[in-house]
Amino acid sequence: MVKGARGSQRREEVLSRDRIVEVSIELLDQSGEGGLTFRVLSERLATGPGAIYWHVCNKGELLTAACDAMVARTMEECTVGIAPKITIRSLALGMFDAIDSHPWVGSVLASPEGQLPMVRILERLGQAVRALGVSDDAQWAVVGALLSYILGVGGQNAAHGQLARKRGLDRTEFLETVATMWSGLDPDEYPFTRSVAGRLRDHDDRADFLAGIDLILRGIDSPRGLAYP
Amino acid sequence: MVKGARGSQRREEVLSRDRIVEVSIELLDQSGEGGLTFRVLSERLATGPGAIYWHVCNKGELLTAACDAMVARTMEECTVGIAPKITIRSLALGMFDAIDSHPWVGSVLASPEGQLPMVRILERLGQAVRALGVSDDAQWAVVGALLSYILGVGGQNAAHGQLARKRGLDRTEFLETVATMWSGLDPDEYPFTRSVAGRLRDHDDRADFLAGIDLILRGIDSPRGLAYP
DNA sequence: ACCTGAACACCGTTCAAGT
DNA sequence: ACCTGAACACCGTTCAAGT
Repeated sequence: MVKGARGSQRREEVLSRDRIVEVSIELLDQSGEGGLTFRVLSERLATGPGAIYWHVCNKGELLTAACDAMVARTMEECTVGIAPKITIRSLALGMFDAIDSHPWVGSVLASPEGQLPMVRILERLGQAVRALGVSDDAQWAVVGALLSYILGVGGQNAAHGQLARKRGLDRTEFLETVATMWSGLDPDEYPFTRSVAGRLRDHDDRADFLAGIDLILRGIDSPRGLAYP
Repeated sequence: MVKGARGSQRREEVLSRDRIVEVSIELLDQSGEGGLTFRVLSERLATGPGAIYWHVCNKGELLTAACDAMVARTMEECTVGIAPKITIRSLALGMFDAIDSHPWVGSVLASPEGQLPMVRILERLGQAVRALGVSDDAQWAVVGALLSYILGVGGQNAAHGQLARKRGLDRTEFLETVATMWSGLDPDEYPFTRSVAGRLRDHDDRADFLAGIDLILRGIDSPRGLAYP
């Protein structure tokens, strides 16, 4: 009897919701959204599919919980600096990177299931914007703009990354491919896309993203509607 | 023999890729992303699943084609007005409404498969921004900001709509529900979210969206870095 | 060239039965 | 209370066979 040996056959830990979510995240990270399956999940947990349903209602709840855990972790890691602007930049970049390395987080956040984890981001962002001295009336608009910008650009960037990975290319190789494809489009129908193909080749997603955040932040500073009514 | 009668049993039209995409769009609109199935699709087309695979490689291609058709239609409908700004607003609002009434378009655009239909939007937006007289250097950044904003807010809005529908509520009822949930959050942990709960109740997604677009457009006008270096 | 439809490997979910 | 694992209804995809 080798019971107690570090075998993966017999579960030593008792099954718990947290443990299930933890392994779910591992699976999602390893093999994407298609990689999370009740069958391989229960295999890794050395149990049957039914056991998971004792702790979790359905797959949607599992995805939401995984996303929520990921977001909570990211929010924590983005230490609340002294200057609110630094906090905002850190939060934005933190989410950008989180979505980049865990693309499934982006999809869940964009889906109806993602509304709960979203509140975490809303809150942290909101506190920082408020600390910035933005008027009560403008806070909602500013936070909304930041949130949609972060999720929009983050998601788009992650989509690029996934496509690149699927074709076995790294970032620069992939941008190169897309750029040449754009250059090959019909000059009459796609003049603009052709003209920016070169710019695509040597741009930096992360830097562009931060530039956008700074643009929004700079917009907060300016005496709105005074200089340009 | 009732052959030729308007029965749905025997197909009269010959099967074609366009016809398949057309029916796919109907299914997606009727019952969401889960509603598109090779089984019900082949049923509606009065054929077998294998027949569809003659015209289409896989489900991903089907989704891309459906999304592309939808985007192309939207781009056409947003008539190119005389003033570029009017065109931009019309394009933005057109995509917002398209994603709102066809949420699956948003998901496909946000996924790796959506990169092809995306070029259509990029091009139209780009031509308008160029017509606005934006310098070559700034065009890429401006179009990128507009694109991510449109997709970000549009997707978020569609997610809200889907959640509302799933709970059998209309827009105002749903916002009411979310607002009261936000009000019930822990005052210590969620001060900001609680404080904006009221604002959520009586806000207008479409108006807020347009306001954001106008903000970006106004930003183009201002002599950048001159008044506020 | 185009279509048919049975078959395959898989999926989320359920549930009687065990401890 | 918590777990087991067979069973159910479904899914995307394939493919020999027909016309």
